[in-house]
Amino acid sequence: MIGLCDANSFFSSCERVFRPDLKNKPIVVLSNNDGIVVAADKMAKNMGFTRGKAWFEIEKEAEERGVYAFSSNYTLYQDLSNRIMSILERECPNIEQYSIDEAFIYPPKGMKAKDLRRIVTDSTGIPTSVGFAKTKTLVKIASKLAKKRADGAYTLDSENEDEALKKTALSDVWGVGWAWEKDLYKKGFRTAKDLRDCDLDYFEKRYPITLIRTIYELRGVEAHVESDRHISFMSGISFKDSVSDIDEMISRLSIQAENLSKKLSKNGYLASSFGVNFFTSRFIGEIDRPYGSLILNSPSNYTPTFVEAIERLTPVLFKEGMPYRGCRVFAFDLIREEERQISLFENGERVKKEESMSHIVSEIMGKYGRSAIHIASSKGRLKEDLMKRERKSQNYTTDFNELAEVY
DNA sequence: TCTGGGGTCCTAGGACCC
DNA sequence: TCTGGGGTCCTAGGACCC
Repeated sequence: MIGLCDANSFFSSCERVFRPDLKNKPIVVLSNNDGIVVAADKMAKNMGFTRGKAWFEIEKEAEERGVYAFSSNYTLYQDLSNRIMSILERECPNIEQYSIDEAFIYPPKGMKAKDLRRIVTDSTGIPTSVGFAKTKTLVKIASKLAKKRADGAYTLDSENEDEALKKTALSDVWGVGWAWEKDLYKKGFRTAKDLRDCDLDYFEKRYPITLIRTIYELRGVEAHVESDRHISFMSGISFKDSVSDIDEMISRLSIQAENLSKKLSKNGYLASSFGVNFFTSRFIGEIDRPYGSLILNSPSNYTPTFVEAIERLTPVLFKEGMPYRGCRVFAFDLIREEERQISLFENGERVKKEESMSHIVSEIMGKYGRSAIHIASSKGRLKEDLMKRERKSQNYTTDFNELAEVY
């Protein structure tokens, strides 16, 4: 048996936990730059303010109709996510976090979906749903059905399976997206049950392995490949303004590089290759989105090494005068820090220096905060400084100056 | 549908080899 | 150097997920 615990409208629910006055009010959470709606609670969804809507198009109507909008506050969401995960870990021997608001769980014998759900919801204040079923694909369906039930829990077994799959639209199956749905619809498939009962021989000849695995999973056969290894990391942003100056672009890429370094070292990885990309708006004028990468002399997660790479790559890719609206940096060909081997060409002294420097930098950050020390080319700016977040809520749980107050 | 930011996996097709 | 066949490796890009 596999379980899935996921939070309902997670970001919206996080905002509501600290604002009891919003108990029955519609809430949406906006992306960086207040660009689009990234999360909407049930009420907001029912009013038509769904994920993906451009905020500038709906802002006026949403306000008139009493919708509360928040800029995203990832610090808050991450903290509440950690709380949910630690409760799940306490209750179940084995969990596999899948996203910020979801985890697969391997429940101990005798555990009931609804009991687990009650524990998590009661101790965090975040409403969750819990499903139990035979495979990951099926448990995704179970948790979706759980959301419609008063107890927030649903266990899929051989008795209710046919019925449940018949109720599930193709596009609600995990692994079936927009493109496959369109294709399958033409062939007469409508529900998860149709797909499960397809002619597998025919499908195996015509469709990619990913879809075949989904069909096996619908049949109760575990087919998901397990990998706990990261393959790449990325850090990127869209700007609130446009950038047509190369030095400014290098500076902004450096901010992303700092972010990427943190991500790598937090997870214990070094990048063997490094890439940069920047792009103009897809909606205005000529589109330009150059991409370039290089292999680093030695695997690294050291910001200055990345900045050197940025300084080499950017002049080749950058078209002066283009109104770039965003940029990204990538870390590829990751190796674990423990696996670092001094390469033939590499200077051992340099590696030692990098390591001790990284250590000092993280100590300073630990003591004085994340923004205490920076690479010079970032001009002392943080990622957040490039974003517009007019509607951000407080950091209720992580910043001493912004703690929730109780009267 | 696609005005965010982050990921994973798979495939097609080119380069290059014999 | 464009008249064959077959393999491997790499990369861009598509499809999916949250």
